[in-house]
Amino acid sequence: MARKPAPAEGDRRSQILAAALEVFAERGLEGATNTAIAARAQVTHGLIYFYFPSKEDLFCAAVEYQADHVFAQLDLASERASADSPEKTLRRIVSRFVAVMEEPQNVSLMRILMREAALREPQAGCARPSRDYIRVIARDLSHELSGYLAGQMERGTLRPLDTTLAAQLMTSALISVLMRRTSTNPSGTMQSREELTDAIVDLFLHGLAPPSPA
Amino acid sequence: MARKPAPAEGDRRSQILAAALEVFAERGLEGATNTAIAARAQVTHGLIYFYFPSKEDLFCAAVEYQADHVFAQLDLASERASADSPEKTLRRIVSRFVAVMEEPQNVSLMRILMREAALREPQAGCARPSRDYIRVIARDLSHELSGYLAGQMERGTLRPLDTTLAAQLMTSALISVLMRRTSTNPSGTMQSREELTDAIVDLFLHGLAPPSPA
Amino acid sequence: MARKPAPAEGDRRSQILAAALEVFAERGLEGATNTAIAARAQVTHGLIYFYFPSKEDLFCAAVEYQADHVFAQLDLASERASADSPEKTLRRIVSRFVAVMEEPQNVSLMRILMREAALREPQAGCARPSRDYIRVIARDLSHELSGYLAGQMERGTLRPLDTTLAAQLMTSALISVLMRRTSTNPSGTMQSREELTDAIVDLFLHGLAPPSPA
Amino acid sequence: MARKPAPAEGDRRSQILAAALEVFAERGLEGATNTAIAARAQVTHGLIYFYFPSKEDLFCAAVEYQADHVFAQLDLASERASADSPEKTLRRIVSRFVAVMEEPQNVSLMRILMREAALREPQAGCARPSRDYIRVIARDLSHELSGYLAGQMERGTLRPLDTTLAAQLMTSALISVLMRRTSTNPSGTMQSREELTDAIVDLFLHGLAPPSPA
DNA sequence: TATGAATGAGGGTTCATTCAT
DNA sequence: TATGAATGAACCCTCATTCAT
Repeated sequence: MARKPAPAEGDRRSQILAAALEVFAERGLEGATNTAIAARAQVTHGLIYFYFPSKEDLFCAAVEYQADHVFAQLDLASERASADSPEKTLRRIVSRFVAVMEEPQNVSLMRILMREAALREPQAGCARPSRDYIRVIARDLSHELSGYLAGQMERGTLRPLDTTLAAQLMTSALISVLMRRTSTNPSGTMQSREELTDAIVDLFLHGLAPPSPA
Repeated sequence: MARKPAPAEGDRRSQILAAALEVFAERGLEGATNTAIAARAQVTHGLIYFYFPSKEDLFCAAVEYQADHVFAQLDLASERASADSPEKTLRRIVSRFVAVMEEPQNVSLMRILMREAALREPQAGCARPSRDYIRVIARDLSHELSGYLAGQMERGTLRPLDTTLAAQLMTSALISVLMRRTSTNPSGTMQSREELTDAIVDLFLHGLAPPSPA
Repeated sequence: MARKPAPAEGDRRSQILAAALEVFAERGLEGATNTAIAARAQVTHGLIYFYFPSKEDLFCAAVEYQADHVFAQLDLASERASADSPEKTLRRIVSRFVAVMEEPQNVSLMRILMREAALREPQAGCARPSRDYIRVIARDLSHELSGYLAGQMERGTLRPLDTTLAAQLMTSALISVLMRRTSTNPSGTMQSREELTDAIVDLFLHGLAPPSPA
Repeated sequence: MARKPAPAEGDRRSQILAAALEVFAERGLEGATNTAIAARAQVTHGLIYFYFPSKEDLFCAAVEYQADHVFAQLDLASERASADSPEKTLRRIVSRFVAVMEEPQNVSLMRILMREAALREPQAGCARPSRDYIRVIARDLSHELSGYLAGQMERGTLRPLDTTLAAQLMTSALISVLMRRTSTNPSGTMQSREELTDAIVDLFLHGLAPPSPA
């Protein structure tokens, strides 16, 4: 019957993935309907099942797809062996993170990850396949950071401390704050990326206390 | 068809509230079904509507109920005017927070708050009444903390910095880490409350960097 | 609907019956809830089952109760043997009917009867016990009238015609018009009982056509 | 789970409309269940919501659809300016009405209209959208008739009288009698259309009384 | 008598999923 | 590839009914 021959805006699969990411971020896995996603992608809902076996698969695919982008953009692995001072490296990491979170699609991804991470661990028997997958992704971020911190600590450029804990604290703090960056400042008075990066790095590096007068 | 009048295990309303908090934390507002909540509360699903006008009202009631507990236990307001050193006060706050997060119901509450906080800001017209309510609660935590930090900064006991940012970072970091405390360490090797408090306060106060050599 | 502030504890059964008649007239058998009826009767809904075995029994009881009143007020039987002229007798009957329909409870009854009469005959197997009962009552009115007409026809004081048909036409016309009497005239300009009676009797007796110029 | 695409017996939407009209006539808006309607239409209940947004919309759609048919068949408007004698015109109108009411679907429509007309006027705030709509349709019939009567009266071909009242009486009388025509005569002894029309027109035109002796 | 907590069948509605076209 | 009609399980919710008190 009627078929649109020219998918002018990139292939349909990608359109669906992008739309899914948005809608899942707005309404959650259960709250998002296939029809809403299809509408956002300017596609009929039946087509989703041509490209994805199920809604949950679409969810995972959308998350995975965007997560790959984010990881590539952050490129945390390359910083592990950085010879720069922790301050410089940390600045670079945080700055990149801030930049990443200025792209709406990445914010959508983070919203999804946060929401999934906040679910209680499933009791045996009521687990959803997608959930665990998501958790893994969410944790990868802090694992990478933890690895870097551990490396620096060994070299003595950082104080000795629980790197896992520190990485977790930093990761979730970063995500939470950046997730809300665009939405909370109604007028265009958003902090510049530089300022924000400086403030965060400063806090992470030196904490709240005034320099000890030693 | 009106069997158990009051099974002595606390009134039914409370049973339902407690069950709802659990199930909502496990599956989210949309994912949780009334039947699941009722089953957890050992009650028939019809009874929910005797005590609450709708699922969303139950959701709000459960959150509010537990939020009151948490705020009372944290008692952040009383610390605002504390004359103790920031280190002492912060230790007290964090320690209390850790204690609070050892009660499963409070963890459930935090999971719910985190999930709601991760939703995209509602577009005009498609807002759910419960959502905004939840957001308010979630933000109160960091507002309280922000107030305390500002007070200390004025007295010069803390370095000058963006207190709102700091409070947000600390709050979300605390919640995220503590939320996962029981679940990630499967064996009984959970850090003691003291140790964890110490580590967190140390990080918040002094950051990652080694003390600057004056 | 303001009942007398009289003995709020006039027997409960009657209170319930009166309330039921009102609510059934407003919302129909299915639309009316026991709770709404109980509220109108200022009674708890559980009490209904002390006086009536089921909702449907209450429905029947309410209809029967009020139908008895109406039949007594109309007293059609006594007119069957009336020696007065048809005009006089018919005037009396219609006038009484108009008077009857000025009492809200009787209007409620008529609404209920009309609604039930308008239902399609039940297919075998899906009959509701109450329905048939109601039909019988509804038909009694026109049966009585039909009897009177037949009597007059025999005496030659009325033209020979299908009395059953005439009685049906008159009854339903009367009910329909009177049922809407109070509600359709928004301002207080309701026709007086006399005028209305005259107009109706005139139409029933002489029809639309101008007097034949014989 | 997408079996029958189009079983050739008219499109599904029409099947549902027809079934809805029947079931609504049999049980009323509240009494009719979607499942019953779907079963009658030989369709699964979910499909109703593909074609209609809600049960109430289906109700309205079914009534409107059939009402259009009836109004077209009656074609009262064209009689308003008829130059024929009132007797002839009235005969035509009544005859057409009798014919209309020989089609079961039209009887169903009338049952529905009657039921709705018998509801108490809605209190402010608790009105159902469908109700008012139905009332309008129900009243249109007598409005049309009233218009015709007024026209004739001006020409002097009818006696001067309250045309609104007369139209109401005639309309409801006609509907009530015809509504019960098929059901009350179980055996095949139903009056012929001619006879019935004659009897009704005669009654409407000349009333019960014998011709006045000049 | 009277209350109201409790039950459970069943209602309207949504929506993931399928499949003929 | 693409559509959208069709299905059916499961959802939220209502409410007649029961019964301990």
